[in-house]
Amino acid sequence: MTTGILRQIDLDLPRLSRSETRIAEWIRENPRQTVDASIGEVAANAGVSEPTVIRFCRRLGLAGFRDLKTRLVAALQSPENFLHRDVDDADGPSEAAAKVLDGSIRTLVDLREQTPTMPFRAAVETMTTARELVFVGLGASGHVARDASHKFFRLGIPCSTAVDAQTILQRAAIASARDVFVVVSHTGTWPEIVTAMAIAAERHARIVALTDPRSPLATTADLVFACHPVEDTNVFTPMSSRLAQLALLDALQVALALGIGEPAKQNLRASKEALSEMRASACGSN
Amino acid sequence: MTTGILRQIDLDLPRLSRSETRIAEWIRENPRQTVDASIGEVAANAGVSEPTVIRFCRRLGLAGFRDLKTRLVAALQSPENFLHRDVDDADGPSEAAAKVLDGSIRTLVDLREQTPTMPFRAAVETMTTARELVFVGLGASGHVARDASHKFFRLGIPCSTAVDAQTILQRAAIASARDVFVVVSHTGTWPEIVTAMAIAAERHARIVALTDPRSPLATTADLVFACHPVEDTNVFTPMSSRLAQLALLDALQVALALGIGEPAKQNLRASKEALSEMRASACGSN
DNA sequence: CAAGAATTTCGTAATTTGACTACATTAATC
DNA sequence: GATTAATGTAGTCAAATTACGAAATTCTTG
Repeated sequence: MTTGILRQIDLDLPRLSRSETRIAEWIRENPRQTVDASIGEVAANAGVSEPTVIRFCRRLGLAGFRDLKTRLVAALQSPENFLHRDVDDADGPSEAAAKVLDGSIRTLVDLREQTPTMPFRAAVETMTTARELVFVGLGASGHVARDASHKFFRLGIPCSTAVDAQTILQRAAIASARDVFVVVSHTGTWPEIVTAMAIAAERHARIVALTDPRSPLATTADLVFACHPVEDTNVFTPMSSRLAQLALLDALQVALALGIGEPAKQNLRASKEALSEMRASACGSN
Repeated sequence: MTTGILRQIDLDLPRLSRSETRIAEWIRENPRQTVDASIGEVAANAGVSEPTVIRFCRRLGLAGFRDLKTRLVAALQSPENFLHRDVDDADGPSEAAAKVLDGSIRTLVDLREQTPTMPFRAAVETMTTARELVFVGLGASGHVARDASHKFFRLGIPCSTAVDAQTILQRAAIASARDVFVVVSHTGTWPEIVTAMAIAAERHARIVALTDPRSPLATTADLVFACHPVEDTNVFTPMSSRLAQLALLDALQVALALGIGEPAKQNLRASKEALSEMRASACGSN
């Protein structure tokens, strides 16, 4: 199981040209050596020229060779630091719990690394002008969608949720161009959601998706927050993608609040005060 | 609290000269910025000259500035080094999002440190013999309760949710001694929940609470997973306690699965397979 | 199927950035 | 007032990056 840039190299391997593939393979086999090497050394070892190495970096979406080295250091750090040991039958309750939390933390750290490449600015711009935000999700993702709706409405924006196939389809059918659909989907392959979003897209609604970037849903969406599904080898591994989606929506909500500015701030403050007043009187009556 | 080069900087701080201390402090406060900066930028920000920055690196026993950056990247991979910084109006959407994620990671790391003191073993013992698990929560915690129910039922245990005052009270009124109530409550002060759980306790139902240990609810509960509420000084700070509760319930579910053993394993496998078969056929029909 | 146009792929050579060194100067300490 | 440590200035050198052009590949079109 690899993470970070090494995983990305594997994923992008098919798109690379012949020379670039040679570079990818050499780096893949000698990542530690690469960290200490100069462009010249990497180029020589892969049997290509120096600019080709840079082009390779750019094709991966990186700024340059320096950026590659930085990310390699990061990627090589994780396994050591955090030997993601799977839970097994020999674990007691506490050890198992600790391992699960380690995994959850790992998920969020990986996510954090990807934030710079995510379209937060665009999403905020789209959402500030929205007539309504519609949060969509099926099954476990439905809970995330509900939670998100509950979070975003406090900014003073009209929000609704659609967490079953019928509602999703119907809502898509009456979508306006100023509606924004925020779709949470682990794999992005459920046909109900994909077809519903295609309909919404035809009606020029905006679609923001938290899903696998290679999925059909991602193709339909205007903005994609990439959540690569991790292959769960272990039965006990929980769906930590839920946690990532939740955290991501937390982040988006805050970004949106900043984008809206003062009115959102006031609404947030008001809703918090409402809760704490309620609580104060509740305590008194105890 | 910190690890790697950041910790080393802290330790070596007394040995440093005046200019070097300025460098150390700036790097300590802006580690991520340092990673992307050149010597010149660091020197300017710390108000010193470039060679002084290099001498600073050497004094830490490093080869040079490059080495420092490498080690910073490595250190920043470690979750302990994610510090919570408040979001402010000057932040762009991406920076704000990154800060929120940093805070979420911090929350989970703190939570992980507390796991040894939490009653996982007792909770698992109670739950394995349960007739039904009832997940209880109001408002935002209701979403967590729903999610948890959706998670635990896959183990083959009867699960239900109660996320409004009426349902909670009614369920408590008919509780049996073999029911286990899993109560999610941020503050543990809502009177509806506190009184309902008092009733359930009278009927000898077991109560597991994820809440503030000093709250009235915690007093009533048999087992408490302490979730200290963090005072939110900042309007933009999201309720990261939700995330902690969710992660905690993930951990508890896995611990329970281990406690139950083979039958739970089979149920988990079966429910996973059901999903992936559905997905496979869904893909085909696209 | 071949010729040629167009695009992509790749390398050579020049440019620039930025880390690092040598040395001078200032401040601190004895 | 001498000695040592601390810091800065100016220069050097290596290494990343860019500009440009050649080669190879793919795509047309007769």
